[in-house]
Amino acid sequence: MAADPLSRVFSALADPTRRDIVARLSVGDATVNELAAPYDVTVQAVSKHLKVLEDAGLVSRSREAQRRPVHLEANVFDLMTKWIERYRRQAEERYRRLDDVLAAMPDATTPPPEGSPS
Amino acid sequence: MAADPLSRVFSALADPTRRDIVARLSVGDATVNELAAPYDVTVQAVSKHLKVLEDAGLVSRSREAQRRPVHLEANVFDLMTKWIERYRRQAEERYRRLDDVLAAMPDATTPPPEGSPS
DNA sequence: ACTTTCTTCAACCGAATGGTTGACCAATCG
DNA sequence: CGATTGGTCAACCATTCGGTTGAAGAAAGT
Repeated sequence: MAADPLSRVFSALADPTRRDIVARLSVGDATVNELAAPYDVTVQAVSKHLKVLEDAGLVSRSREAQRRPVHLEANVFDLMTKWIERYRRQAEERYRRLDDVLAAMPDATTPPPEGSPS
Repeated sequence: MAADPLSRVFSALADPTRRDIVARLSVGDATVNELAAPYDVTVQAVSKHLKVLEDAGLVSRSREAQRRPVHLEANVFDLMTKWIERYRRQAEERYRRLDDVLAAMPDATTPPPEGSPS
């Protein structure tokens, strides 16, 4: 399993079945059997998927009689959005600066790509 | 390789080295050798990482003499943020409704967690 | 033309992943 | 108690993944 939390979250959501499970849990809690019903895989496979989601902190399981209702832990999403936003913003900022440079360029419609030889 | 774009993007970012590469590219374009320098893995390994990022649409390679400058394609992030936001919002909305229900509960300051024995 | 530099392709290896089947635990119902 | 229901654990299998080494491509430099 991945060591860092961010890798675990990204990795957990890299599987379409797991994303689907998250989508369904966003509507409301559900048991393993309920979650497994729509798919043509065994309940054990879904249980494994849930373990991956749980290890990523995306999901928690409580106990209620012999059922184990699964609950979506949506706050972990912030970990990702923060990371994404950071670099997206940085890339956009860089893009903006590049535009400024291009706009400030007096002539040279085709700007020299490397160290410009004076 | 994963079929759907969303899986590819999540999967690509599930690796810390690849996230690091994205972070460095957000500052500016770089060649494979430059990107490989900080790590103690071979250049080929980094080239593979870049292929994964490219297949996910996160990165593009152009040609410039014998160098292949790598460029960050930040707009693909939107794919993820849209997915995340959708379900986070839904989960929060559900949470809010639950709060309303609890608030509307007339008595029972400590709501019985299970079947309430009258 | 030969060499050097930057990069990728191909084959291989060990570890992790997603799936299976079969046995097992835990709690409720008869 | 015994049987049933809901869920997990364990072992196994095929595939994928991240890494290696070695060879090959492609563009410049000499």
